[in-house]
Amino acid sequence: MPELAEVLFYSKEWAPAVGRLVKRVELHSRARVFRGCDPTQLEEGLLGKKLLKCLTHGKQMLFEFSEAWLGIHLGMTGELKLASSPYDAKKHDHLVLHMSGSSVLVFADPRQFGAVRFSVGPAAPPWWRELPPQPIDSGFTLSYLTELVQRSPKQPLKALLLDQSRFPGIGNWMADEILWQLKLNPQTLPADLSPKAIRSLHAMTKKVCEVALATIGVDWSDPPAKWLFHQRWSSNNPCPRCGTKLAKEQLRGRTACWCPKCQRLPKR
DNA sequence: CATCATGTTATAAT
DNA sequence: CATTATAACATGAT
Repeated sequence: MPELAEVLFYSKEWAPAVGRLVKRVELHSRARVFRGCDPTQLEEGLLGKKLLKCLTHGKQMLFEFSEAWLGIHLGMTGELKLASSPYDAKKHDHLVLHMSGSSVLVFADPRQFGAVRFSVGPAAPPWWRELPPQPIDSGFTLSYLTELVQRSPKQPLKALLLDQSRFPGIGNWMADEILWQLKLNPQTLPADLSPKAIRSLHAMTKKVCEVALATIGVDWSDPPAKWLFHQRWSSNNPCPRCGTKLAKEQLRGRTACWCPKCQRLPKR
């Protein structure tokens, strides 16, 4: 599920426990989600610590504890839940933090493409500090985007949008949404984008992020009714704009969904 | 039983 | 070296 806005929504699930102390750490140490850290160190390092902040950046989440940092990536099927004690861990609950008061913080992920990271110290870990600017950040300027686009002139635009080092937080549905809104074919080559088209890409990337954050990110409510979002997973899927049956095809190993009539390759 | 899934990464091939 | 394709990961839904 999780792209930019879904990640924000899930991160806020744990927010009610800000100010609480970790009383007990429950984890399945052999779960694949712990491949990026030492579960024992995590358990010992979190015990007794106070949750200070819930942060997100793109698809990454970082939970700041007193002198300790818990990073979580939700992968394809991860989610965070807030429960209250007593709580019995479910089958796919890999990390359960029993906090003071009665709040229980749960990280569940059936497919385990998600990952947990942990570090101790006064400063946020390097991987977090080095994340590239998100489309909604001030650093994501038109000139920054122009350079990004020009650096990969021959990579299909859809693939570019999915690159987390350039568009952190954009996932499969958001990339398809941006391209559909712009009436651009997923195979569009960045080299064929005019300066005007790059300006549109800049504005639309920001807009799709902003609207998604204001709907899904706030309360999981639906994005606007005419968005491609509502059609891309349905079986009978007409283009919301022209009614043409949407096309679906693998591009770089992911399903691209687009309208073959509205979304054209720009003339060069 | 077969296919597909809102993600990332290692490895192979070009 | 840069780019692209493929497989792998583990599980549930259709």
